Amino acid sequence: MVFMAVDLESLRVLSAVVETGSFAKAADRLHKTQSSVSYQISKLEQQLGAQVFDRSSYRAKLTPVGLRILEEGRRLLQQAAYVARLVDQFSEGWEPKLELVVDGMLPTAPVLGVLKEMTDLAIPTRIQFCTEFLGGVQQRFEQQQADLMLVLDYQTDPAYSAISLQALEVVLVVSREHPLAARQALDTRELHAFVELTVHDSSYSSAYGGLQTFGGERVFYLSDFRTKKEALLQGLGFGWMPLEQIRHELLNGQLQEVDYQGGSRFSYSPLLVFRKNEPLGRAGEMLKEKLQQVFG
Amino acid sequence: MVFMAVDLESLRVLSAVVETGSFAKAADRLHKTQSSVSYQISKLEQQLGAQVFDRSSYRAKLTPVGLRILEEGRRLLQQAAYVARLVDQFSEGWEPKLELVVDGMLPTAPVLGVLKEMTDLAIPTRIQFCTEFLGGVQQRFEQQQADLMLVLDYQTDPAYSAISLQALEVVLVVSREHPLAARQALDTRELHAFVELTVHDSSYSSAYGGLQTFGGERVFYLSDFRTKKEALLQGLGFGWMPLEQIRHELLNGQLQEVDYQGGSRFSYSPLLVFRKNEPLGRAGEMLKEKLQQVFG
DNA sequence: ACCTTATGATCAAATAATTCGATGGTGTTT
DNA sequence: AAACACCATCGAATTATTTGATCATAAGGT
Repeated sequence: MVFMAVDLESLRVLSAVVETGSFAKAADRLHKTQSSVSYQISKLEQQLGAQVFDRSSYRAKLTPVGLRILEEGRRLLQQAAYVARLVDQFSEGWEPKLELVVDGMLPTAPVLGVLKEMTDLAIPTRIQFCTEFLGGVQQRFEQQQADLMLVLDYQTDPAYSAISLQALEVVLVVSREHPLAARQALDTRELHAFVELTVHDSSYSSAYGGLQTFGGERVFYLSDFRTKKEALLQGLGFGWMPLEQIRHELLNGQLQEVDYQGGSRFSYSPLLVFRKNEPLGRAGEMLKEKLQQVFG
Repeated sequence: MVFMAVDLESLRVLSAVVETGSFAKAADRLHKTQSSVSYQISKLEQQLGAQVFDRSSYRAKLTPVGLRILEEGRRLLQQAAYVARLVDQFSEGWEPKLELVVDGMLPTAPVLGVLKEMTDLAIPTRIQFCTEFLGGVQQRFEQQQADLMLVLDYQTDPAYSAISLQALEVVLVVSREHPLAARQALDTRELHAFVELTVHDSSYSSAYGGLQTFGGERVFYLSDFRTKKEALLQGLGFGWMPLEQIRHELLNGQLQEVDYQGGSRFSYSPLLVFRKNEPLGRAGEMLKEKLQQVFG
């Protein structure tokens, strides 16, 4: 009467008994003897602490509890079969996991679209995806041994290969209500007087070139570009934004390009980076292809 | 090296090893010896046909495949624990299944509301629900050994108990565009000239009293009251409808009550019927209570 | 370096779990 | 009534699992 864990073998036997309709036929199908089937069933009943078959009449008949156990048991067996099947698929080139790190500056919609395509294919690979910013991307890539990163810039490493994708334009903007909107031919020193908005880069080494903070007195760190855009719209300060994400606001005038002498636009070619030594599995290759297609 | 089914014990061991961090500690926790743990792990690896741990370095480290197997294995173990737990709950009075058959003439929203309340409670009982019409309700109740039926009328059986609920009104209606809309003090013979709309009753014995077909020349059978209502609105014919389902259309005049001499309204008390001899389980009692509350 | 401790593999022996084969009782079919 | 199918049960045979001991290797501390 003690609580014992069920085991799959007895559930397998139960299922066979119900399918074939009798203990003896089940034994036959499972290449066992009838007494062995009897044994497994009574073991199951002991483990569960409940009758599974009603033996009062001639043929053993499933009890209501038994019926329910059968249903749940079959679910369990299916899951177990899935686990076993997984390994075969891994040996056929599908990798157990695939991790992708993407710079949040890139438009996420196409990435998500690609990921949806992949998951719709019911690939055995567990795909994980996260976004970081600037140096944070590479940091995460290295720290958690991700397989691919889609990044604007990275510290080159001979162990990595990179594929260059279509350029992404970045613009220095402010709200039209902001004092800077009216100013012209600004230099860096002038910008220092205002609040700069930037997305928090979780990497320690902020030693990245390119669109950098201007190093003014007040720099506000936001968590992502969506928040940053809102802050910009509210006129909190100025900052760089991917053109794609503010095209609409530039057109309707809510946001304005800052007339900065150092250049208010930059182009970045996103890079699709992966490790040279550890070749990607089938899912990784597929993802790489699809990303190139979408961003290429 | 043959394909073998996984078994839960080795997955349990795998999980313990990962949780404790070493074979020996896992052995300790599981009250086994370290060599036994070794055995189970290597058995698992054989069953799967893949390495689960990487033994090349000092401490055994999960391989990527192993990690994935662990994740899936834990899901499996949880499911198994659930199956074991089910039986305990059944022995505490929860029944394995509960089936309810409802007459489609009754408003389904309150029934569904009650069912949602019950499923939200995460009751172990599997609840099934279906709707039929008139005699079909009882037929299904008997045929598939349902536990409860909510019906307008039934052939009394000493083995059943019934609780009477709040009355439901049924009205004989037509579209305002229909010729019958203008006629007054109609008798049965006059009605025979028009198309009668009725919901198909799947029971063979149509020997039910009350709102019956009028036995005219053309009787159209619809599959349910929603369809019937649409047919009525289109002016296809006349027919009985539960007041609740056409209250709105009567008010705005789209549908009109037929001035029938035999009476254009009937009241039915829905009955909540269950078997006397087989007492309901906890879920059944709960459902009965809730239905009484909602329909009482 | 040296000693100590922890990790995990492996082996033969012991133990436990499962299967087999045979037997028997009971209900069905013909 | 005879033949058959269903299932329980028992001891023996067979497998699976655990144990306890021993070994090689790596980590940690002095």
